[in-house]
Amino acid sequence: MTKGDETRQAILHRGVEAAYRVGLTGLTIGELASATGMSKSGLYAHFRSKESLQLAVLGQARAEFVDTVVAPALRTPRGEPRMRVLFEGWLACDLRQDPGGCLFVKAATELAAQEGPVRDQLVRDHRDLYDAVAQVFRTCVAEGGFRDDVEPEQFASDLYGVMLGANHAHAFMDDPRAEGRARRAFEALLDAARSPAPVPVP
Amino acid sequence: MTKGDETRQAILHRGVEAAYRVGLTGLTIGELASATGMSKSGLYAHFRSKESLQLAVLGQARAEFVDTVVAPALRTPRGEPRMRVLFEGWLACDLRQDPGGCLFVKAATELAAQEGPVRDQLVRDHRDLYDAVAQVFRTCVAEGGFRDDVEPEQFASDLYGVMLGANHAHAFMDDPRAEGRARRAFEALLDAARSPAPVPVP
DNA sequence: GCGAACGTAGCACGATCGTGCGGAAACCGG
DNA sequence: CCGGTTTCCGCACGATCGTGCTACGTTCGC
Repeated sequence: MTKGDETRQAILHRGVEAAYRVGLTGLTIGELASATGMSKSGLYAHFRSKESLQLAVLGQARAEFVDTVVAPALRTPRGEPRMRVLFEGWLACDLRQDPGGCLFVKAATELAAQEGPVRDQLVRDHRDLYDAVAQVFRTCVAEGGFRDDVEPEQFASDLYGVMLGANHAHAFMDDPRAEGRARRAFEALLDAARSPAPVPVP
Repeated sequence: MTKGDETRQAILHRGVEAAYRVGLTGLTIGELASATGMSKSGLYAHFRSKESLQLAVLGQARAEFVDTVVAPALRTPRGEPRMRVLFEGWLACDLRQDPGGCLFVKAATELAAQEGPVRDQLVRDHRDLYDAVAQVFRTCVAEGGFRDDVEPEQFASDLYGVMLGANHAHAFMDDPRAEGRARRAFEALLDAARSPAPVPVP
């Protein structure tokens, strides 16, 4: 790995760190430069525009999320265990960030009314995660114990809402009960999607 | 109403409109000035700082939200009808904004990592809405038909998640199914909180 | 009708943003 | 060890931001 790639990696590391605090739009070349001990133009030479820097930082953050959340889930047996690992990893990733909350959520609200390549990429990323949740839910149904008349996309959407709520309560409202609430909501979602227990005979 | 108050009102009207697009932080004096046909300094004289402008815009947005969402709910009979009116009004308010999504959500993510009076006020506003939902839920329990062993705060938190999810899916993902998903999630929340039906005797 | 209070515009300021251009310094294959 | 390439810095630019000051026009109570 050449020297350039090395510093580029260091920049991205700090960049993700900063983006979790100030968002993708809030990233500034100058602040990132001083955070890495470089000059503004020296850093800028690595990416030839701010947009390209944002895309690179977003890519790095996505890679880290996949490594620490999605991949461990895919290494867990299909069905409910995998769903639980996915949820716990996701929740931990959201709640760990302090302060600032999830980078992807922040970027999504920032870029909601502003089109461009960064927004397009971010939409793809969100859709990927959305699809992944739905897919894991399908393995739950396939492995048994879950109703097959529940739309996987509806479940994914509901889980997304739980995570957004947890992120909001934790990062913004500073509510320590956010974690417990999210976990209870998740259990309720699972319960509602489970096959009804055989009616106990009195 | 003096002339000053009149233009101040006009500024706030445009200000809320702009804030729904670009957020509270994204508001700029210059853009708001040209949007109202005033000079920068002329507008600036009404509020003596940007922070004060943000607080005023936030207050105006809150007043509008209370008028169009909360007040109609409080005029509806206690219990489930009131909860439904609250939900429908809230959802309509979220989905109507196009593009940009809910101003309060956007402001919350923007200000999550940045303390100050604006953030403090916004936290109070969110907590008020949160409490209002929990209170309406208590009327549901009191009017009968709902379980009394469900934490009202948990219900409020869950509903908040549903709305955040709907806002995200609509404003950012541009998903037309957001409305239906939100409505189904809401019904599921209600069903889970309802008193169990008397066991049918086979 | 007049004078004070009010409302607004013109202009300028320092700061900070993204971006670009040489040139010096560091690196590295041969 | 050397020459070309890569990497980085100093410096500067135009734009835009929030914020003030001054002065001119308008409004309105007395």
